Amino acid sequence: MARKRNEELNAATADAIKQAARQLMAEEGTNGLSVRGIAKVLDLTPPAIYHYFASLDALTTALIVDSFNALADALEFAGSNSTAPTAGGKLLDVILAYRQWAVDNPIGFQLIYGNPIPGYVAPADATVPAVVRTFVVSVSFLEEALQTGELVPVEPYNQIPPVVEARLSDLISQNQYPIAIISMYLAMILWTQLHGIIYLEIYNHIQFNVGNVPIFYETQMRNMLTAMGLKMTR
Amino acid sequence: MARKRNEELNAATADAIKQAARQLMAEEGTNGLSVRGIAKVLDLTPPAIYHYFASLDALTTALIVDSFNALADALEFAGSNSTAPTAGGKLLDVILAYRQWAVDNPIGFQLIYGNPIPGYVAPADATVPAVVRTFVVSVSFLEEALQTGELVPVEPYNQIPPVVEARLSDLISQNQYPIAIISMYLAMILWTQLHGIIYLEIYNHIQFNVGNVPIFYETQMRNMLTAMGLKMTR
DNA sequence: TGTACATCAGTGAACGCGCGTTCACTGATGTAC
DNA sequence: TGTACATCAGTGAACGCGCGTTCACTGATGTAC
Repeated sequence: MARKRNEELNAATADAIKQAARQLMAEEGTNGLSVRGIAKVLDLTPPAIYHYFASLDALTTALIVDSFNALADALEFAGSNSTAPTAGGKLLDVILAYRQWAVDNPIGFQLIYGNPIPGYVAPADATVPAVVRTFVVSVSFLEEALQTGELVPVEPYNQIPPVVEARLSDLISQNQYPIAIISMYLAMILWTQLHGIIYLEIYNHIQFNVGNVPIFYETQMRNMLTAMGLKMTR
Repeated sequence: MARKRNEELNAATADAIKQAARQLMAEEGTNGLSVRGIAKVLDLTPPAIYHYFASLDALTTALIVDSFNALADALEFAGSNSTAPTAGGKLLDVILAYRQWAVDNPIGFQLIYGNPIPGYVAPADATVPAVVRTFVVSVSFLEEALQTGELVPVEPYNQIPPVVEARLSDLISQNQYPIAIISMYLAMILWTQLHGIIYLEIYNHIQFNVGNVPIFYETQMRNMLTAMGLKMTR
């Protein structure tokens, strides 16, 4: 019981450390992270941090994993709480939630998708499946739309370049995803387009040029869905 | 004459410093840049660098400006040396050159479009026009295609959201660009889509998923041009 | 209830490091007469 | 052609700084009897 209590306090302190880390990064950028900086924020001595994380790298990894999970959670929440009547509408809500999460958590986004942190290499076996996981929500709505006939892929998006098709086919069979190659392909296209706008927004290059990013974003994503052959209800 | 000689030698050393800087960043990432690191590469003493650049920030700014110019040069070269018979074909060559430059110069790309360097803020008046400049090549080919009738914007890409249209209209009139709003709008869309794939490739998130990035990239850009209403010759 | 003991979160000092930048200087080169 | 001088690229020592990490420790808390 007392032991349990201790574990809870431990976890609370570990959380406080992570939160301080996020705060520091928010203020100073991804590279503003330091053991000593965290200690200062928490009014602790630097070595105290080592009771909770073996090293700065270990803390960084924890932060990255947290970000992946937070993003995936946000997408799943948006999907299951969408009030849209169709799979296509829910997909759009997920897509909008993607950008919203990135804008609300620019540091998290940079940890996942930004510059590699110098001297730090995220373990690929933690990273790759996590990237794939953020696909899954979108892909499954695409698949649903495909099966209900809401999505009927049209030219030129129903033509998959052979090399790409081979790769997607491998991914599907290796992971036994219960989906059509075309769903995977269209999800990949949406995924790249969405990242273009989000990256540019996070790094402040697009606001100046389009005036209103949320509207530009939603418009482009709607347009893309339409061009692919999804019947969108406006 | 001797003075001239000195200036040339001076410029040569400044170039050597920049090249060493690029090399360091290529090896260690954007944050691996340091005065002392450069000095070591060039077998110089750190203070010697200060004969050529007032500070590390000044050097960084020079590197960023160089990158902007190199990218713009590459795009202009691709446009004027394109063997494509139509404006649309030349535009595609420019778009392909964009990615090629980024892949060949990942550090340059990151300097322009990547994480802000901690503690460093690029002077906006150097940065914003430079971003605009990289638009110009693409925009002018779009404009040409529009005027020859090669490009006839179609639904949904001929509908510009009012807020965005207002912003683009402002940009055009403030800078007196001799182009139609729709050209600017379509260029913006291409620009965001292209960056999505390039960012993901530079940061190593897409190779795993699509198998062959160059083919995926060209396909998506062609598809987008087609969807916009450009008659592409395959 | 009261005392002896174990646990362990957090301390304080220290390590070796690389950093940007300054300063007074040296010594080769090229100029002026 | 030969000598005195100015220039200035590059040096070497030093500054104060923040970093990640180690180590032996302390002292409050909670446990066992």
